Amino acid sequence: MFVGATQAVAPDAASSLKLATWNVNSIRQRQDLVLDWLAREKPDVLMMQEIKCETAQFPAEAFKQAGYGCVVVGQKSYNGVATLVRGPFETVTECLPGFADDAARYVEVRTQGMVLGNLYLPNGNSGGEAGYATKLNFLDALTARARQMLEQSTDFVLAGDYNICPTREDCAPGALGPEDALVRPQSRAAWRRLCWLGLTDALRALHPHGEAYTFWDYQARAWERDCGLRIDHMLLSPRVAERLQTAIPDRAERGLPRPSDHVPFVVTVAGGA
DNA sequence: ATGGCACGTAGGACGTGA
Repeated sequence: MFVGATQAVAPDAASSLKLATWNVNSIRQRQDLVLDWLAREKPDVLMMQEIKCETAQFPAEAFKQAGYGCVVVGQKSYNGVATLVRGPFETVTECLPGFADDAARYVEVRTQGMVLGNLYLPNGNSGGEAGYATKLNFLDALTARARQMLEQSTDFVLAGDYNICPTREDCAPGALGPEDALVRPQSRAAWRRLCWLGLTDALRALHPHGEAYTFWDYQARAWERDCGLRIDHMLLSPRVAERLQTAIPDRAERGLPRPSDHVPFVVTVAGGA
C-alpha cells in the first residue's frame, strides 16, 4: 500500500474515539436525560461524577440495554463515579493510589489501548482548611499517578470534575470570590504542576482563549446570565494528545428541563488504527 | 455582601455543592 502525502487529521466518526465526562448531579434524577444524550451523541466512553448513590442503586441494566458496560464506585448520599464503556474494557483501580480517603471519587479503566481515569476532585470549600487540604492531597496523589503512568509509557486520559478554574478566563466575572477554593492560587499552582508533567489540556490545546464553560450554578439565574465556570477537564498523555481532534462542552444540555448544573464535555481523538 | 437552587437524608431542617 502506497503511503502518500500527509493528510490532515479530520474528525471521522468511523475511526475516531469519542470520550465524554459529565458531572450528572445524581444519576437517579438524571437517568433519562443521560440515556437521551447517549442515544444522540453515541460516545464510546462516558465518565460520570456525582452519581450520588450506592453502587447497588446505580441503574446499570438501563445502560447495558443502551449498549454500555459499566464500572460503578458509589457511596451513600454524596460523590460517586461511574464509567460507561462501549466494547471490551477492564477495571484498573477503584480508588486513587496514594489518597487515603474512603470517598468514592476515582475509578480507572483500560480500554482501546489506553487508561482512562475518571475523577471527582473535592470541592475544597467545606470543612475549613482541613477540607481544602484534602483537595490539595487529592491533586498530589493524582499527579503522582500521572507521573507513574508516564514512566510506564502508558497512554492515558484523566477526565472529570477537577473543581478548578485553571485561569481567570475560566471563571465568569463575579462568579466566585478570590478566596474560593476553585480559584485559589494554590489550586491553580497544583493544576499547573500536573499539566507540567507533559499533559495536554484538551480544551485549551484547540481553543487557547475564550469562554468554554462547563458549569453554571442553579442559583442567581447563572445560566441565563452566562455566569459560568470551566471546571470539567480532560488531560491527555503525549501520544493521545497527538491524536486530539475536537474538544467541546455541550452547552445545549444546560438549557434542557431539569438539567445537571454541569454539561457533558466531549473530546474526540483519532482511532488507534 | 447576603447563597436566592438542587440534591440526599429525612420525615426537620441541614450539609454539601461551586
